[in-house]
Amino acid sequence: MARAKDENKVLAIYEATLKLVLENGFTGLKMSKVAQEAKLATGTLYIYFKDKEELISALYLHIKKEQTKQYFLDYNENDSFMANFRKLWFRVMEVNTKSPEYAIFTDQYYRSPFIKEEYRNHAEELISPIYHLLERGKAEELVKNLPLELLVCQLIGVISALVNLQQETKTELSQKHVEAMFKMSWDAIKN
Amino acid sequence: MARAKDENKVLAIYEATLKLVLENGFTGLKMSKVAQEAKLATGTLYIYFKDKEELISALYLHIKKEQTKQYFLDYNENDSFMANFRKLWFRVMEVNTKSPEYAIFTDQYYRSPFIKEEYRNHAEELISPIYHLLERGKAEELVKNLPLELLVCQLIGVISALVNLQQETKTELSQKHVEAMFKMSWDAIKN
DNA sequence: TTGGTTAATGAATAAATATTCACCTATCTT
DNA sequence: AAGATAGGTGAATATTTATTCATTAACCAA
Repeated sequence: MARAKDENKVLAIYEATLKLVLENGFTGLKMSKVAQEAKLATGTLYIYFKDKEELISALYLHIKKEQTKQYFLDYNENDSFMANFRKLWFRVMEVNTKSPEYAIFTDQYYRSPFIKEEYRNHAEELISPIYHLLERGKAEELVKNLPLELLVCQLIGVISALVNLQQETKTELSQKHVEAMFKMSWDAIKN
Repeated sequence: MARAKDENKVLAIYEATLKLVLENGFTGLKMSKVAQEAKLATGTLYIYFKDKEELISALYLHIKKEQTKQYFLDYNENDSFMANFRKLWFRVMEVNTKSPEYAIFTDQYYRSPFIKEEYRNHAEELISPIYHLLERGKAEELVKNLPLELLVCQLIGVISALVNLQQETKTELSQKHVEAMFKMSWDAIKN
């Protein structure tokens, strides 16, 4: 071996890609712009990734891992249902508003020509603790007795709408309003 | 004048574009494919639209109009709050599940390099009756006293999540489940 | 019916952009 | 310290895809 690859470059590429997707979506994503944004030569991208498709798929996995890690950072299944529900709701909200690129990127990935079939259901596995928690809420009769997918739609949908709102208005929700949104979500699914 | 333009061709082009966006997103949208899908020569597209950007923007407007028309088809402001809320919720749900391409297209349009600034807030105007209705609900103290945008997020977010779910699972929600989703939405925003 | 005008076609061209590669440089090994 | 190996560069090339245009066909008006 003569010269090691630089893990920081990979991260810089990821960061640049995300930033650009945030600005112009997948459609506007150009390899040359990614390189420029990451302060690298275009050719360097191809040392780290075979081609555009591979960069995008690798980034998708990277994001999903990162997101999941953050969701469950100090999550403890043994806490009460309500404590866990609160913690997770606020954590998911926080992660998504701090890094809206994550949600924007993955949304577009699912509808791009780049998606690999095997990643389609991948997302659900990652958030399986959320499914478990809701299942438990149902068992404890705290949560409405409805299919998990429907409960998840109710919870996730709102969060992505909030992310869009914050993006558009370029303002952050006050703590009071975040709390109010939490209350609405809870009112929606509670038994 | 010698030969009239064919309004049906415009509609065929719109339909083809939507179908392709549903399948592969904006990223995978090629003019040649649009022509093929619409059973036209590529050049014909350019008789009806100056370029790709104009096609996309025209389609955006077309969709928004169509969507709005359907939302408010037999809407009567004078009915009771609850009657109107129910009617609108089910109507929006119905329109979006019957034509998921609409939501998918507009979502992507907002994040594309094609978006025209003047269209950014356009969507809100179109659904202003929904804002009015929620305002009225607040005034009648039926709905939580929160900023309209937050109430709208709560309602819209869920619907787009449901559309995605139906897309992924390729199944339709039973009437019972749609009713349950309605109940959750109402529980969320009710005072 | 004919001449004029515009729609329709799709192969040819232009433009945009992904990818390569010959050359350069940093770093590791011995 | 020198050679070897792999990373880094960015202009050149290949590829993809939007757009044009010469030609044909349909329609309208007189």
